[in-house]
Amino acid sequence: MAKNLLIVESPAKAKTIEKILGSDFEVKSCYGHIRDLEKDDMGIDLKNNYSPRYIIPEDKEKVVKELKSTAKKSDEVWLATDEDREGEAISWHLCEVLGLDPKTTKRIVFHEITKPAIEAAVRTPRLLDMNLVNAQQARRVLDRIVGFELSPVLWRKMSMRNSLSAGRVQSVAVRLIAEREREINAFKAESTFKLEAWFSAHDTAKRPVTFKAEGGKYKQAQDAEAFLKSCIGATYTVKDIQVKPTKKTPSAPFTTSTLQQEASRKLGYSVSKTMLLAQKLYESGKITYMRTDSVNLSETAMEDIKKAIEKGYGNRFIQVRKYKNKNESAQEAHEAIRPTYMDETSVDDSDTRRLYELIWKRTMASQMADAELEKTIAKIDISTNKETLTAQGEVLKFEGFLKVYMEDRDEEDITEEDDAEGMLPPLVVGQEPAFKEMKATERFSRPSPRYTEASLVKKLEELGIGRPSTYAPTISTVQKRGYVERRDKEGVKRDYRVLLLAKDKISSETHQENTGAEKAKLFPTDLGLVVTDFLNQHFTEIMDYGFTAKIEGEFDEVAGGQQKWTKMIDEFYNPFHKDVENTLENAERIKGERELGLDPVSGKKVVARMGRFGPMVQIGDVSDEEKPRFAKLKNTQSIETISYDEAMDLFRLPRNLGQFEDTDVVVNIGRFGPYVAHDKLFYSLGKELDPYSVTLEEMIPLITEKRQAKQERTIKVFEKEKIQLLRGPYGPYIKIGLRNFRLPKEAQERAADLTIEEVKAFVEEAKANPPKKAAKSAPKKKKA
DNA sequence: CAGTGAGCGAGCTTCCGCTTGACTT
Repeated sequence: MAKNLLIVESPAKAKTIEKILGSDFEVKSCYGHIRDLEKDDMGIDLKNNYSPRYIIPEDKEKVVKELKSTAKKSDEVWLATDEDREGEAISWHLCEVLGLDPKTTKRIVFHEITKPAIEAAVRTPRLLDMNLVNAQQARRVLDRIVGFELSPVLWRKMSMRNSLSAGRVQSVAVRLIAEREREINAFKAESTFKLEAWFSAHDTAKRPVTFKAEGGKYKQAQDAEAFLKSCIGATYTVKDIQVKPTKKTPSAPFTTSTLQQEASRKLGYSVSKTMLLAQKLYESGKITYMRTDSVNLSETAMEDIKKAIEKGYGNRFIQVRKYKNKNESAQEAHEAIRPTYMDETSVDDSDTRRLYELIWKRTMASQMADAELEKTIAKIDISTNKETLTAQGEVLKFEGFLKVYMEDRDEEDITEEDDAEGMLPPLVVGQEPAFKEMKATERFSRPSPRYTEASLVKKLEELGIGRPSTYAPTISTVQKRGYVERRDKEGVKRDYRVLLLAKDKISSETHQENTGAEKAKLFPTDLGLVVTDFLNQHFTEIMDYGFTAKIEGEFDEVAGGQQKWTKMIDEFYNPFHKDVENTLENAERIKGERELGLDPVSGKKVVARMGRFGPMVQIGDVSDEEKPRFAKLKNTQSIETISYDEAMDLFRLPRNLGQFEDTDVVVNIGRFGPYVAHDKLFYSLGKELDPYSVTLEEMIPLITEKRQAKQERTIKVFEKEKIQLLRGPYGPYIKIGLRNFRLPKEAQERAADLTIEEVKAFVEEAKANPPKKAAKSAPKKKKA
């Protein structure tokens, strides 16, 4: 047994550090936080200075037990959790749980897992910083209060059956998406006519080439046409040529958020997929820690990268760079994300290869020379008027970092000018290039694009909201709660005009383009919109984009010892809690109601609103004598944008198509999409069939086909006991009502011959040994 | 699997941030 026990947060780190420190140290991991606030009564004693009640969560009991026994056998325990607020708190919890004295226990920190860094840390231990620990307690307590007081307000004021939630981070994330959606809905596209002319000249090899020059923009078609007219019969002369050297600089190495963004743009990965793959690479020792906000590279890594660049591309491509974090909220407990060894240019595993190579290239590029370009701008005079045309070209003089890597841009950061850069033939002043044609093309302005998962992470990071370890979970939470959906949107066709001047004649054409199409974007649901409105109205401070930044400033004061954490929380809690009570008492239930018009048949009001089961349209009122009519909104529709006609269309279901085999065939949309009901059985309508227009003739083959498929799935039915033996994707299984039970392997082969007694025994057996997952989520006992 | 839609009120839900497994109805 080693005489020293050193505790870190991550087990992969523990392994590496143990190798570095040798036999004097046993290095163990505590797997992150080992204690958390109890859930009953918020786990906070509000009347007693916000005193927190901590417990060891069930899934941490094993780790804690092991740490306790190892600590007991060791002479000395060293705390080496991450150097940030959370890490300091973890160390303090370790003291509390392992019975260590915070006034004497050695606390060490390092920002990189390298031999010199760790050895230096061990030489200079310090003590626990209780101010920093208290800043973390303030953060934890505030988040618990906000989450556990706000969520129940939603339960009371919303008539939805699912478990709603609100919190400092998630509610603001939803707000961003809701506001972007409304911005897009309110957007009015404006069109301008953009002028472009094409000329021919000769390149250096005397081959004819075509190049493009741009002119001005015109708001009105007639102005553009007038300009084209004025150019009839003109000659064009190169008046001025400017050649400017420019350069491009590489981006900093990856942090969690920039990795998520680039993997989304270049590889199309969701943030959770990126994190899953990165975790695999980290655990197999291929990359450094993947949850980081630091762009820093260790000295040893810089040396390694330099060598790799020299070997691969030569000295000229090296440019050593130190990157600084732009983000004030960064806590920089780790390095940037980089390969552990640069001479491994790829990995064997096909799952993780593309992500690894992305990280490798970005890391290389970050220490490489600027790319050098030459930009040429030629001005071309028109003999018949005073306007000039501009031709631009760009030539790469020295590749530099572009040899390995170029960062992609988000849709919203791309400007029109960016795609204008191509090659220009050599031109001289006074030259008269041959005119081919000139076009004025109608172009429409575009609204901001909807967020992708990754661009939302970028925005949250800019606002200082959330941490590298929570970006992916936050995005899945807002989707799980039904506030946000990730989906595609089909574009709509739009006409645009093109005016053409060629061979001294002007002609006009109309073309079509697709606009507004989006892929894998985040859309707010009606639920997300109404909840956001409600929170905005009653809890303005929490929903403010600057709220996190503001309280971070106060946490910093606590960490600096200028303020007591309980006082800070008290100042927050008193007004906040008043708002909660006031809202519970006075706020109306959340309905999100919107009036659409009157029903021509009954003359009653048609409204769109939130119901118990989601967004719907309603004709009439519950207080009317006659019951109101209801219809569910389609997935793509929204309370805010649905038109009167679209709403009335929804009442065309259910449709009775007529009879087949003497029973009605009825089409409707249910919980699982469009279906047809016939003879007490239900069949899903495929995507290609529209419930509003299908005919009886189209339905009959579907019914007979599905009926047969259902029969083939059935192995045996015990009519009396209402037990079925069915063939599923995982093999035969037992079905009783809505519940499924597994069949033991040996019984699966002879499923058709099983007796009712045998089946009943298997059901009992399955009930007695439920799958482990079910056992884990079993209801916990509650105190009386 | 394929209904429902108000309000009452059992007894449930819920936060953010640290970390990995165990898990395949």
